[in-house]
Amino acid sequence: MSLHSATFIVPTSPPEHASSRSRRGVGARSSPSTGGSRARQGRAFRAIEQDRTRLAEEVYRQILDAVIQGELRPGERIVQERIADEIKVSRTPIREALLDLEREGILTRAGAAGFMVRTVTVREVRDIYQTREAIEGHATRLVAERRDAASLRRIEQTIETEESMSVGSVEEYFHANRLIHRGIVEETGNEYLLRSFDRIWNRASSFRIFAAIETADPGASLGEHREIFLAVRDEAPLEAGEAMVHHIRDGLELQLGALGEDYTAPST
Amino acid sequence: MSLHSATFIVPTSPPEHASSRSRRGVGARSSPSTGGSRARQGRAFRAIEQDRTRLAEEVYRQILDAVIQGELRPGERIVQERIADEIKVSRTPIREALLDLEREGILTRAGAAGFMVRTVTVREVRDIYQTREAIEGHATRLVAERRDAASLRRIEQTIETEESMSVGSVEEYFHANRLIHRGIVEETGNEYLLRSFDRIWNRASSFRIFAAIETADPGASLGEHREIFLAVRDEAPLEAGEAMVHHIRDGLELQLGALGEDYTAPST
DNA sequence: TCTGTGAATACTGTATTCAAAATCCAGCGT
DNA sequence: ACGCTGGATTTTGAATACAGTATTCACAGA
Repeated sequence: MSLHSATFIVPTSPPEHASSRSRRGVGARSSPSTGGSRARQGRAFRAIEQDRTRLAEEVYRQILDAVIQGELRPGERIVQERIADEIKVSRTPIREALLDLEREGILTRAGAAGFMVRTVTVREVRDIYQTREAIEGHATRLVAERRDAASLRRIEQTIETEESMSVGSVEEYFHANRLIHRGIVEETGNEYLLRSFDRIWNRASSFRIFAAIETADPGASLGEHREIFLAVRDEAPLEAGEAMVHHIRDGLELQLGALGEDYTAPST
Repeated sequence: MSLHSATFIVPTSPPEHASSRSRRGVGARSSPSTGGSRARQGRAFRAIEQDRTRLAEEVYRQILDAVIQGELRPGERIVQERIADEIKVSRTPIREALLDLEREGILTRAGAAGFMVRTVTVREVRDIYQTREAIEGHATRLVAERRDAASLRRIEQTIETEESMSVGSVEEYFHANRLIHRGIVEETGNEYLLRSFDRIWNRASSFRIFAAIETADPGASLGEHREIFLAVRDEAPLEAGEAMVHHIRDGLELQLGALGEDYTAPST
């Protein structure tokens, strides 16, 4: 197990569940019993919003990063006390984070042998891509249904920016890819879709299924993003959704090809 | 707060996340270091699969039930120690369950005031329905793409059984409705889609947005299920998906109409 | 009578301790 | 020499203890 605390500082690349809370308060809030609606001071001071960093949340991100970075490999045992020693906190927040990761499907509980990083089967890869089809396909359709000028502008902007930046490593390419896809889902203004998106992508990342694709030409699907954008702008909503679905199916083909036979059943 | 332990015994009606684990092992398993593949005894005894009932899991279900049943009302404060006293366990598993429920979006953390049941805005209702469109619409399409004879039979069977049973209360109707919709998602054989389905429905149930619909005629959408089934069997996959999407959109209309003005912003 | 201040209180988050279960290893028997 | 049995060890799950912070209530002053 290689958890040099150094590598643990890196923040998780794209955002996930926690960030969505501070992003856009979802409206509710509703301070419980304090009738805090009294306008205290004009608007000079905003609430501090300290974010109350829970230790477990930090641990969660560190472990997730370690998995995504491949420092914790699939099948590897994870012992609470071991990590607690390294990070110098008690087992309580560690345990909390591990349970969260299990619920998120990243880890699996192996009885008294502790937790371990889950392995993934080809079938699951297919399932993940199908779920992406559902979420991102429908999101695309919804955006196309609204066809809001500002939304379109932002999406186009993201595509241009990210694609021009993705000339570097494969990792950079996938990061850019994620941002492009996420941008579309964001434009639905639907928190639930966005969280589903983040969940499935985090999972995919943690399985490192992208790592296998190195061989294939990353630039292949570059043009397709632009096509999707045009469909959203000009075609019927259903067509736009279909463009996204097919784009994702292309990705799955690429993926399965790259995984090849050596991934057929990694753990059986 | 009304947590008579009596009401706490009732098991959560339809299954959720935990059950899916035992449902179908997802393949992996991969006993870590024990080369446990040795066939110990022919097949006379199956593993006990004790399920290792974690206390927190039980608490999770009890609280979720209490929320769904409306015994814990939105905005109500939930204090760890209070519940710990009632159920006679320490705060540790309680806390764990509450955090899970927060992650699931059912509860919200209110700083030092404890946790509370989240309230929901109309906008969120719309978001939930849109997510259902994505998941269930695509699931329907996938099933139609495969068009497996056995699948079709099971789906038809479920529709008939449940619709004939849903003559009773509104609650029964919604339960039957859930089972019908879930049945379709199950037929995709995709764990991820199924979990997304359960997550969103649990959430919807916990918000009790269905409770508002009492006035409307529940039987209205009965026929539509059959239509969807026929579309899956006979039409193009895309059409089938569309049938489901429109069915859900009808439901949203019904819902919004039922919620009416009294729900515009329940917590502001 | 109402507003503002301060102390008691209540609640959470984290650490520590305790108990049970499963694993792992060594020794015994065949 | 090899497989099985039994116990020590590891590791988790739950309970308890502790510390910090926000809330709530009471009281003083206007």
